[in-house]
Amino acid sequence: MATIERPTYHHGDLRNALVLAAIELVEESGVDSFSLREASRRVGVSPSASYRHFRDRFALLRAVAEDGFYRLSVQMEVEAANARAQLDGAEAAVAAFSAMGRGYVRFAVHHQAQFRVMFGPWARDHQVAPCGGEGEEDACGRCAHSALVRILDDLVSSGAIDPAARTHVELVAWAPMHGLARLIIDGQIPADEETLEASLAILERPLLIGLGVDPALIRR
Amino acid sequence: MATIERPTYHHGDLRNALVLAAIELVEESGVDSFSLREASRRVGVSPSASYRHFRDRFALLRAVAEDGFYRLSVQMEVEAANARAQLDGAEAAVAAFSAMGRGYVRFAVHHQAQFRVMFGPWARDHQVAPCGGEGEEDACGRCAHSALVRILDDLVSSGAIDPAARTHVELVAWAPMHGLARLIIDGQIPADEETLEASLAILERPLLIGLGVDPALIRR
DNA sequence: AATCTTGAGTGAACAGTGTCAACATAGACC
DNA sequence: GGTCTATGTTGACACTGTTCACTCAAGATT
Repeated sequence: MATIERPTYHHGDLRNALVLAAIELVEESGVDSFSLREASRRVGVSPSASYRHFRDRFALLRAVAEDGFYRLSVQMEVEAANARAQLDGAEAAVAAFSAMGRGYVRFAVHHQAQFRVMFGPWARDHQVAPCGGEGEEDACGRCAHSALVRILDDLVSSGAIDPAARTHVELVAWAPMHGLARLIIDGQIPADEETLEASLAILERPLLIGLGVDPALIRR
Repeated sequence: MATIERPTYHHGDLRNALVLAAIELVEESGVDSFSLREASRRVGVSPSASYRHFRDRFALLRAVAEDGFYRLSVQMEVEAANARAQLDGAEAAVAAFSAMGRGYVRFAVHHQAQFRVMFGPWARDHQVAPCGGEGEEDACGRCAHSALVRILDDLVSSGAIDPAARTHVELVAWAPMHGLARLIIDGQIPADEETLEASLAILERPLLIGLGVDPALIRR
């Protein structure tokens, strides 16, 4: 007899169930108090069953991170596509770029715990960068980094920024947004929507100007 | 007889010893695997002795964080002062501003674990911001935030930036540097000195330009 | 000098954790 | 049918944070 009643002896989809439970748990009470036993319990399975699917608890967290990167890339692309609509050329590229940044931070704020897991001390592999798309490893799918690259290339090809700045722009775009995101989720900056949008607005313009974008191309 | 030989029954300076041991431990094997027992063991004292000085293990980590903020503010002020030397007016203010950013990131990279503790989910109190200086609470001494404020005010009063931008500049300065720091210590960007300095160089100029600083005032 | 008080450290105990080895089950395949 | 194998379960180990009742050393009071 199982510790917790379940129609069948085998769960059927334990791996996924564990990942979802882990996301829930982590979102409820933080990464630090996350326990593999609690996740197993929630799924209705013995602790050691999880070891059939994950080498150790970090492997489970890595799966949570991977899921997060996927969702992040989706959110960014959606926001970018919306912003680009009904605009074209350099103006569209700039709008998409800004929107992607906002999407990044919004994702972090709305999925604080998962975002923290994504950049935690586990993983250290196949994160944002190395996902080249050649179908290697766990295949993080449409990966966040490739989304970024696409939009940055657009920025250059549409003439919004000088091609010479292309090398720098990645860092100049990423660091501030990542910083804002972390400052918010770590409690240094209030996490309410109002402050969030205000902060994004403050950050956006100087960055674009600093990258050499013509002020006339910046909407609103 | 004590578990570990010690000349006197009473330690004499247990609180400080624990903080130092905690910093060491955290720097050696990460915040996550940090254990109060191990810290006590290293100091040569029974686990429960630590509870005379810290309510729980988070209180100890909070002390580690506080120590970190103090060291951070020192490092920033030193770098700023060096940069300011032999310059004056707006040029000096800009140089000090840049140097402070570099000091921030360098501190993070050179004290990765402690930096992580400083922005961890504990504390949530008397961190960078609320240290107004009215001698309240644990008195984080010359605090990092006040150092920032001083240098930013200088930026305005020396005429390097428009006073109207003063509201924004705090975030525009902090977020990118904090972001760069986290990206490095979280393994997204290589942590070697070379990449570090290159990244700082890339980030600096666009930020200053974006803030409206006259390019002529930017050294190097 | 003898006593009381009090801050500081001890040891054993509790529940909870990650992890592993040995065993059990049920569905797939011959 | 019978066997194989992936997927579960039990029970154990060493470790953790935390609490409790206790001992120890030294200063203050009488």
